Amino acid sequence: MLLPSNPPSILHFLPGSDPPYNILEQHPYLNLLTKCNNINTFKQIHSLIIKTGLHNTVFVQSKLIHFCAVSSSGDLSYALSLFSENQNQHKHNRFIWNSLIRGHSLSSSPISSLDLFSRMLCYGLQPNSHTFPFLFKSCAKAKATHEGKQLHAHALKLSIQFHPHVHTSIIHMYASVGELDFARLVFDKSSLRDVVSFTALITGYVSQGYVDDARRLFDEIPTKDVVSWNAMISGYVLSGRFEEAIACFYEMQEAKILPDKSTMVTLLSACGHTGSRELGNWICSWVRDNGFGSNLQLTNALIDMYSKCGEIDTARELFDGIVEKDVISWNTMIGGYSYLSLYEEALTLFEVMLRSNVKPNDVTFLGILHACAYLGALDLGKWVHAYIDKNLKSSNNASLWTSLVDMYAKCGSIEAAERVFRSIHSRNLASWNAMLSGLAMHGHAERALALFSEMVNKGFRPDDITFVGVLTACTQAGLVDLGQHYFRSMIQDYGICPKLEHYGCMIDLLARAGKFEEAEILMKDMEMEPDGAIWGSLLSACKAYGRVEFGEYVADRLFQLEPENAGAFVLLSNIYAGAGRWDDVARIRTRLNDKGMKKVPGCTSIVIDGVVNEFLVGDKFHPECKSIYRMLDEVDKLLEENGFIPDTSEVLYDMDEEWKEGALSQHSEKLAIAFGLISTKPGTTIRIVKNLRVCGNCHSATKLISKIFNREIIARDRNRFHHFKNGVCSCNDFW
DNA sequence: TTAGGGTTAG
Repeated sequence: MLLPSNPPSILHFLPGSDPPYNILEQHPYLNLLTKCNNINTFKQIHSLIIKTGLHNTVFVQSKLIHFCAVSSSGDLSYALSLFSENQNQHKHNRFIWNSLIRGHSLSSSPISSLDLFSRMLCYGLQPNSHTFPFLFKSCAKAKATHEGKQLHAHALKLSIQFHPHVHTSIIHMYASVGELDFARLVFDKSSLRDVVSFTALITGYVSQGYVDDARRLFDEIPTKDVVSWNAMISGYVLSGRFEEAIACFYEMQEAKILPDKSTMVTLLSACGHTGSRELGNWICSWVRDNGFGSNLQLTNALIDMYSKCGEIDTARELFDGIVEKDVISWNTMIGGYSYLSLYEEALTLFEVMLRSNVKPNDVTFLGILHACAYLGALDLGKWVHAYIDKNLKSSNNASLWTSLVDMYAKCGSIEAAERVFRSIHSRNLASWNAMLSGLAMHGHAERALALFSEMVNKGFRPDDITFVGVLTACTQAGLVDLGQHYFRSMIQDYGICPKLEHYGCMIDLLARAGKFEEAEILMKDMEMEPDGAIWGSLLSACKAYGRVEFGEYVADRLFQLEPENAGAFVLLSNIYAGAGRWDDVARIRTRLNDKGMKKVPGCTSIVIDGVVNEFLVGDKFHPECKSIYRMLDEVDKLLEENGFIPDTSEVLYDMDEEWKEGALSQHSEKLAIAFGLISTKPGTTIRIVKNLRVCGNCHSATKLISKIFNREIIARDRNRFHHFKNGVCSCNDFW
């Protein structure tokens, strides 16, 4: 520590008889506090002050307590101990009480400032215009409406409610606890309508979702400053009205108000959501030109903006350039990869994060669990669960536990998902929805519907997402009557307007049951145009029921909507093949070749020892390629010995050499299973994830493989889960 | 001697 070159002479003052403030205030030892940035330096300064005898003055003691209580490099408990050391003197000093109350209002337990306040009153001291703002801030932070109202009454009694700072903090308090009417009343009662009180009220309106009312108030502000503009821009962002946030920023520029760093942070969020790359680039230059190039908050916001705009390399460059990354930098970058579905990159970066000794938090795991769920990386998901149990057990972030439920469900462990779900203390609607759709995905219709009744009985009001889960459950199990019942109930009992997804489930459900006429009637009732998925599910059903003519009609619609959807052409040609119309099969094939279209390649992944292994049809790129194909030969031999007859009805996939799809036996899921068989111990469950629906031939083969090799095989396809065990599949061949 | 409004990642 740098000491003053000429130590001052030792002063002896008797307690309670302070010399004039100006003498003390200018004392060099006391001035050291302005440079003090940690509690240890403070303690050194404190000892120096004791040596000089200065500590006997109430003024100096109050300065010390104030520093400890309020400064970010202070220590509130140390302030309290300094206070109690000399309580008899200190209890009569309002400045000290105000400092302690302020300190508590900044702490993690702001409500404790009210205890100090009542102690202060007990000693006969009255609050002043400095005390009230701290107290109201505490109430605002702690959402203590009742206490806030009592304090409001106290301020009225002392007639200081119209003091500008007190007045604004009352408005802010009411706005923060959601009592907008009171906030408005206080605002209207006063002739003081400055930009600060306007802004406090505007923030209240925004927090309750009334952004248009906030805007009307904003327009009334006679002289707007940068803070009020920022409040309005962030109001639009918080309401998800990103375009308007950007428009508001341009208005601010026209009004010739210079933006600050907060403006840019908020604006970057709007740029990310709207993909406004140009404005984003402009802000990037602004950040550099205004000397904020090394500002962490802005750099993190830039990383977020660039990754949301799809410029992941630029984002990564910025990220790599940060010397001291904080947890938000890591989370933003991981979240960026996750947002762009670059899940493997997200997981790789997460490993680097752990090696860099940065402690992940709940937000980190939201991104990581999402990636695990997508990739089916159960082992990593389990590790995350163990980590959370150990380090974040007390997290009251319901989304975190819900993400775990979702991860387990999507990685095929529906029982583990349910165990986590049952352990959540405060379940929200999203938790119920995650569990419900998990059960539906696994084909556990009865359990899903029982869970639905349970959530309704517990007072949760189902939303549109809940009903997607309920209807999916009915669809996967072919429960036509129940599906229709829930669809009606959604509209009539819960007033939810069916969306495309709900119609999709219902049309799929009806068509799979062969009820084509009812499906058509429902389609005519729709308020919106059916999408490709709906026509696609109808086309699949046409194939299953051999409905050639209707299939042609449906395919026509689908071709108009998605001319590049090669899968639709394949499906139609399979319908022709099923009816023996080989000329039509050839015609479709020519059309496909003329258009030069490529079917989305089937891709299956399997995670072994934390590594994601991906296989395409006839893939020869895997390092273990030779052993995999040896195992595949063995599998095919055993399948044949056990009476397996390949299903050739979907033969088009494999007949056309130009499609380079390889033989049926080399479908990606079989390659992944073969790799699973050679890389895991006998009896271990094999988990695979496929990007498309599992094909009929592979489904039959996998059933038999599960029996021959005595393995449980859990496969996730684009639509649902298949649990293969002992020769049968949990979907009962209905998918 | 202190004080009011906006301001990171999902």
